[in-house]
Amino acid sequence: MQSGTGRATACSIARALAVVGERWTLSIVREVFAGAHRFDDFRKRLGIARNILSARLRTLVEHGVLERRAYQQAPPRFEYHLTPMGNDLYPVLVSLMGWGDRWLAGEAGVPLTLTHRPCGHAAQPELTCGHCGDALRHEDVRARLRLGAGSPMKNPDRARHGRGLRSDS
Amino acid sequence: MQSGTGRATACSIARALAVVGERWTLSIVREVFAGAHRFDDFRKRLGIARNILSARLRTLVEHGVLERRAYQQAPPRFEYHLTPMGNDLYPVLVSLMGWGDRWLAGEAGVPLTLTHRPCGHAAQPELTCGHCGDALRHEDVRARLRLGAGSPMKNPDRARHGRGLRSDS
DNA sequence: AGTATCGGTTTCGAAATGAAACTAATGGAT
DNA sequence: ATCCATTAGTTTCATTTCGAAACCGATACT
Repeated sequence: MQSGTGRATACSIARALAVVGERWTLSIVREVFAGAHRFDDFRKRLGIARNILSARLRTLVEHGVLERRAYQQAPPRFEYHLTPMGNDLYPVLVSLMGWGDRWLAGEAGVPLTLTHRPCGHAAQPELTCGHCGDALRHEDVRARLRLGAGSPMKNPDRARHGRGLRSDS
Repeated sequence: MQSGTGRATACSIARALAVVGERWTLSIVREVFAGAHRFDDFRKRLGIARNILSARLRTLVEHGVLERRAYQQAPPRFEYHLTPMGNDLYPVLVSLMGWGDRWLAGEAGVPLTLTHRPCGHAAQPELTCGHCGDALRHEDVRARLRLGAGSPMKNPDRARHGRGLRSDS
């Protein structure tokens, strides 16, 4: 079973999407964060078809995002848990949730509120620069290709000047 | 053309994925951030089929993520630009890129380096609590359903205790 | 007149998805 | 002992989506 296009890409976003970009994948991971661990948990919460769920769980395990763990022997039954790799998807999910909150919230408002326990306040999740701590905005960021990074590009157009996610030569 | 399952969901992540969760959608948005604006830009950079690209651009415009803007009259030609809603996807893309960098980088290493111009340093993008500024980690966050938020749930199982993305009652 | 560019649409075979039925191992109730 | 329920799938088959290639329409270039 292959994910995405199967092509090697120089872009980490494309590579990430090859692993978690399929129809149900991020929703499944979301449910694991939310406490779902068993086949039927996912099925009931998401309304996903059994065969598709089965396939997605398998690829998530293959890719190392989830771990399949037996919780009883007779009959053999399994739970799915986040690996460190899977746990590290938290910022992606939170960012996505924030975006959905800001732009797609229904009349009833934001369904989920996050409380940051160490400081005790409602967390407005924010993407910041790890160095100065300020918010990381597209306009303030210059992206450049690492020299000799990735596979040789098919489209030389790709290496151009700019900012944000655009790659400077 | 419908996106996702079409079901109303209480989860902002699911709603976000209904808009940007299809196979090519985030890759297209990524390319807009990277400086691609025209049909053939996307096609050449992504290697996506014309009909699919056409459909994705249409739904992105319909959902308000991209704006279709004529750049000449004869013959009529169009460019696609980020709306504020689209621009606000930046943290999602950066988070995804970070994850891809950390877990899927090839031998050649991380292809793209981000420089935060205000502080002049390489940005390690980080998700933080907007209140205290500390890193926002799953273990430190308690999620709770807003009272009366969202549509009535089909699965009462969904309202349970826990932390992270799990919804406390 | 012929070719190239740009932004698509149409057509059609291939692949992915989804609903439903079925399997397999076990426990509990009658 | 038989029947039903639970859990975690697999199999089958119809529907939907995707993708490659051909085509279209307006314009410019040679």
